[in-house]
Amino acid sequence: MGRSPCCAKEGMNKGSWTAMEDNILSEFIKTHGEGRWRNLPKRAGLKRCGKSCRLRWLNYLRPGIKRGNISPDEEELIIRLHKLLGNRWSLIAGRLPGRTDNEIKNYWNTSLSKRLNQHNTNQTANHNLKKPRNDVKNKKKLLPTIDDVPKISTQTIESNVVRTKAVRCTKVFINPQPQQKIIRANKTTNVAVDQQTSSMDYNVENFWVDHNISSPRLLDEEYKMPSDLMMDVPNMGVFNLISELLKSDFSDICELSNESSKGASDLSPSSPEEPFVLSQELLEDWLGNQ
DNA sequence: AACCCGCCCAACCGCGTCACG
DNA sequence: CCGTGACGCGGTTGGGCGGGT
Repeated sequence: MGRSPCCAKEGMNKGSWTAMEDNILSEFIKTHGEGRWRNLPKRAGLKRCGKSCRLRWLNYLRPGIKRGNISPDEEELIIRLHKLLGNRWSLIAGRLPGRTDNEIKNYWNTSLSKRLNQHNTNQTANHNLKKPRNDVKNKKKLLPTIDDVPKISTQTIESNVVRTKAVRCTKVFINPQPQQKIIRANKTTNVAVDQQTSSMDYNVENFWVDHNISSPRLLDEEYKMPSDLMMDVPNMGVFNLISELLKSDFSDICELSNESSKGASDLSPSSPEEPFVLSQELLEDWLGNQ
């Protein structure tokens, strides 16, 4: 049989959190920091399992959480990232500051998937209708509509989604030669913190320059050295590269020119209607040059 | 006013993976 | 190398709420 459930202990509270519990948890984490979730309830005096505490903190109490009102920009980004990554909610959430994987998952399941399904159904129903002329005048819209959403079908997802592997990395890189300050995100909280850069950071910057990609505004600890990752995980180079791209600002990627970066430009649809896909050529190129 | 129904989203659960002894 | 504990992720559940009848 599998692992015994961590919350099987009798006397544990379940269900919705009370304001009192929220307060206790917040204060405790403010004082002692995140982590050691298993022991946290005991130490904080909460009748909750550690898992529940962690979830409550990450999805609700953590500072900087944005709630509700998914903007059209965020929505479009979610759709594009989902098309690329599939149900990798944590990765998608990582590209949306202040949003949690749970919120994005819920939003997708309750809102977007339905709308997209409906849209696809309509597309099928209108299959034989003449498409309206692509009027240049009407190309620029203030807000994206459902017609701007890339068409998603099971087939395209199956064929193009890259299943990256989210990995934990607790190793701390020593900083031998402090150079300049950059803003870097805390791995778990996404809160930007000032840190001294190292020669590794310099290499990372070179990586972005070499690939003609604007460097990410926020770099997670676990991704600050792409080449290290590729060495650590043989045959995972392409997945890590995609992860790197996802760490960068999406708008930057979309601004890449065709001439300057053929590979990266394949990631960037020239229009909202164009599916966000990795071309076979690009994948083969990456796989062949890992 | 009472009931029903559907939706939303916080929370739960199981499992895969990693770190460490 | 192996076992175990802990963490993190993604799928699922169910309570609360609002709208309709």
